[in-house]
Amino acid sequence: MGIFSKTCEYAIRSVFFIAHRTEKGTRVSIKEIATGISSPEHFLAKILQDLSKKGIVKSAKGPNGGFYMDESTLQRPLVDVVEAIDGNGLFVGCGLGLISCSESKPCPLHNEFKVIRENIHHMLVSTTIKEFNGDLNLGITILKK
Amino acid sequence: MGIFSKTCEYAIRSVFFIAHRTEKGTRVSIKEIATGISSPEHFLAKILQDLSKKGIVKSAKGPNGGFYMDESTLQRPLVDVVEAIDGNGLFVGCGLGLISCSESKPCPLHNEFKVIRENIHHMLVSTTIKEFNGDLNLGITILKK
DNA sequence: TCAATAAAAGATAAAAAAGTCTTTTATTGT
DNA sequence: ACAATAAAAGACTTTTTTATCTTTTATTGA
Repeated sequence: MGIFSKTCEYAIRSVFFIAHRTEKGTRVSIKEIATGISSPEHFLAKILQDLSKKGIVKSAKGPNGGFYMDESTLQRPLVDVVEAIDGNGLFVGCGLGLISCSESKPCPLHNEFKVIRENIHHMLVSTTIKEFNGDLNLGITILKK
Repeated sequence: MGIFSKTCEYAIRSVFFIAHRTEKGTRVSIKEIATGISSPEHFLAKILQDLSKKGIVKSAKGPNGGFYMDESTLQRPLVDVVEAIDGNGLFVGCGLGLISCSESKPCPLHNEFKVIRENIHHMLVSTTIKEFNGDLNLGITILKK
């Protein structure tokens, strides 16, 4: 596996997709998103339900409904998406899975992991969801396959 | 989850444990290792079989048997253990799971991930298995719970 | 009010990861 | 040769993750 769970990968990609479309002023259906990010439609539906409950995305039922975001969520850091799905296990806790690992009783890789965790965390905290819209618009970056 | 799979966490901890004991000149049984690193014994047995087949650790059956390492494996980088269990998904491939993500067709987080992946890779490549023995001997670092 | 639309919710199913238990094989010292 | 030891191998079970399919609820516009 990569750094995130598959579920989280879909979540991030869908959030980028929704953000991108929101800036263009349109709502998007699950079907459109699933196609746009190459994800299984029904599985994505579950993920979006979850993100919606947690306030990361907004949704509206019925005709002209779909998913969208408001300006304040567009400005939220990426870490909010990751934490909503994968939790904080990537930044918190021992890299070797030891419960009692701490500064005073560290695992052998404690200091090495600290650096890496901080890197990941910093990256996710210092990037906003919306800041990737520009390159998506220009077709410089992709979300599919 | 953390950065590694649970299997990989056990693998790294067991390798540290075996390395530590090897330097003291003794072989260790699965039972001892499992106790020493707080892992399920039979599950660990499977992992060690795997590591043994891949040449990360050595093993001997029968009385006075057990697991141990030779000097050349003690000097191998940590990345060998990680790759043997979790593969190279952590350093190679797209952080958002996109197959066609590349320098020319990057995912939105391509550059951000590149830095992180390089950090992780560098950390694992530049550390040897044996270099953690000192602190383990001194009781400064732990492998249990 | 009604038909169409789209998300929410629920119920399974399949695959992968994690964990357990039993049997077999190799080695050793007596 | 044999009993004891310890890893190797094999067969399962459980849990978690990933994925699919169906039904329900809310909303809209005609």
